[in-house]
Amino acid sequence: MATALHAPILDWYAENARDLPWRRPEAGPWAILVSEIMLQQTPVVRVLPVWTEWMERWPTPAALAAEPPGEAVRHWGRLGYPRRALNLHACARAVTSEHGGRVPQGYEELRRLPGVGDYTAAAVASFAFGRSHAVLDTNVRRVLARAVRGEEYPPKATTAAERKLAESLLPALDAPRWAVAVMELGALVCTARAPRCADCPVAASCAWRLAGRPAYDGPERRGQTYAGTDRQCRGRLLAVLREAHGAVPKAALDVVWDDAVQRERALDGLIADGLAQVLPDGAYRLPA
DNA sequence: CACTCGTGGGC
DNA sequence: TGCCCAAGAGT
Repeated sequence: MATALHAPILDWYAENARDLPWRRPEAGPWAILVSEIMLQQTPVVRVLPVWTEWMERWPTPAALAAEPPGEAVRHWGRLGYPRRALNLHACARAVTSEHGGRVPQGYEELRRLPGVGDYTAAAVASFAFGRSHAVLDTNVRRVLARAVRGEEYPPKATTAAERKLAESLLPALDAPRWAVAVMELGALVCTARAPRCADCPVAASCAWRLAGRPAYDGPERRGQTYAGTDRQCRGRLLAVLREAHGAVPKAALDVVWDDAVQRERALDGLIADGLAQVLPDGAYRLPA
């Protein structure tokens, strides 16, 4: 469907798109899948160097699948949410063993890969294979909330109404370009904190701007605390394992977190998640 | 569904 | 300076 939004946003994208390596024609499905998982909850500028290193080191799913999972975790560096590294490694092995070494093209098959949810399956099907899907990431949801619904922020969880709206906006031609254009607008102009409406190609028809940019009026948007949490503790512990090539004695982990109860809980969590292993001598390492 | 899961930078 | 957010997924 063509609306007052399509042409302005597509034209704006043609002029303002960032030159990101996973958007170039030579980027294949594997490169795109890796980028999408790295980009989950993670800014582009931090993904760029890690993605580049991964693509040089593991240009194909088979190359990564041949490694132990710990190598994926090690080269994840400080991207955050390191279970994504395990997910990508598991994707590589699934693609290699079940899909002949090629990333599957269909949404349903993609969706079954570890770490591939609704967004990532739609994004890969769209960007790597040219399929038409509603690609609902945080940027798209925010742009539609403002431009169409007239609200500053979308609901906390994606609703059926949002999905229906996004699907109703799918163009007959080149849905992938539409998807990436809306995402880019949300990332560069229609940002969460300080939207740059003066630079927005759809400012004239934006329901939220026309309503005077009313402040968010929904349920509390709870911020994430971090200092002192298990997440911070897990991060510290895993950093030690990443930086040590090989096994580390438990004492090397004990020194990075004072609270022993929390430290043990976090360590157990890392092991349960497959991010760490205990050796018979009591030393720890990344999963082999 | 609410909660967990890292990390760093911008405002 | 702290708070908020960033191409979400799994449970």
